[in-house]
Amino acid sequence: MTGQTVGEGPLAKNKRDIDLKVKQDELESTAARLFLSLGYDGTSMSHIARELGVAPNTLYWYYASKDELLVAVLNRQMSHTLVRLPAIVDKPLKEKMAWALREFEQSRELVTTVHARLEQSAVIREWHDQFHRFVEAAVIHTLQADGVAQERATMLATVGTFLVEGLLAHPHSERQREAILQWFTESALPA
Amino acid sequence: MTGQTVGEGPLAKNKRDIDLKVKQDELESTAARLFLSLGYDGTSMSHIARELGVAPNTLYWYYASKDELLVAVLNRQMSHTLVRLPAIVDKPLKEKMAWALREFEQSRELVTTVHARLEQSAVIREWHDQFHRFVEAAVIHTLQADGVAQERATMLATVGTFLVEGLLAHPHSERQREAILQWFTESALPA
DNA sequence: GGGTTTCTTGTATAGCATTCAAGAGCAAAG
DNA sequence: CTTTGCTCTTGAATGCTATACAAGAAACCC
Repeated sequence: MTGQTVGEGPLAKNKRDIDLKVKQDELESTAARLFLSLGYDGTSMSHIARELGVAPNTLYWYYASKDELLVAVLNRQMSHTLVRLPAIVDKPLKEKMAWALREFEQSRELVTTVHARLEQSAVIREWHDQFHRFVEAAVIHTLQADGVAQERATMLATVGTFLVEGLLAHPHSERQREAILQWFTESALPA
Repeated sequence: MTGQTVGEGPLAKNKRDIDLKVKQDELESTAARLFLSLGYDGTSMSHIARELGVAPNTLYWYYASKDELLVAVLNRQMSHTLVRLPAIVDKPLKEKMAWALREFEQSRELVTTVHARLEQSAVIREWHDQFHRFVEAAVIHTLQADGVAQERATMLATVGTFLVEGLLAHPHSERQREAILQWFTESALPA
């Protein structure tokens, strides 16, 4: 009942918890691989389960729904990206955007899926909103550091986000991408 | 066999054709209404059929698949929009973009759906690509008329499209929209 | 009338996300 | 050692989906 500090006590419970994390990780990495290659709709829960060698409904012990599994996968991808974030924090805006594009390009499939499921799934909507708040805050911070006034920075952060999303959703050449990022950053930042 | 000009001849065949068009129109308007209110995934073929008082598989005589029905609905919305297009052709860029936003806002659901189904449906992909070519050509034309060089106009057309799509996909205030359009048009157009 | 074309339907299939109740395996408690 | 309880897995079922196929009805042509 009462929370008590576990000293040298029973490790058994711990071992169980570790197993849970391990299984979850295996599950999410399999789901991620299939979601990214076959798409969310193209990947059935049964397919994931088959790949793992378990019964389809076993997945529902770990995640309440397919959407919650997707959220877990999204967080997984995000945490992998966050590891590489420090490497570019002091690069200029344009390079930051190019980096974000390369990062999310691998999850291109999922970006569209999230947007498509916004209306139908509350849990996805929640994740999406939180994600956007995080990204926009980061971009605003960067812009302000470059001397952009707060109100203007807020607007430009939204624009930058839309551009990244557009580039992710639509195929384009390296030249197009370069031209867009170049134009945006030089139009956005003070001379 | 040989194509022959129908004079005063048999109207029967004509009558059939008219009936077909009428039924198609009724079908597509019902589908449009449901798609827009419940979403594409949220609207089953059975639901549409029930609304029309026919058997579910009847729809498959008119359209080969649900995606092809969606394409028909998209063309329907487009043609309704095209009717109102002449009214704004000589307005400035900013007003054109605001108009496009208002037009597509009613089909917001469908914009996301089209993007989500790009990978899975060839017929949707085809429609989408054609639509984008059309829109971008129109925007490029406008920009060039405002004195923007061709290469730059091409890039800006893509940016403008991404901004419109972003504004459609994400909820925002009237002030935000105004600020983004204002900034974009004044950054894009030569002083 | 017969034959052909256009449209509608009953019936069926394979797949989907998800639920539920029953179990297996193991840890701790008596 | 046995009983209790927790964690995890499963078989089986439900109601839904898009769609296929073949049989029928109705309108047309000759």
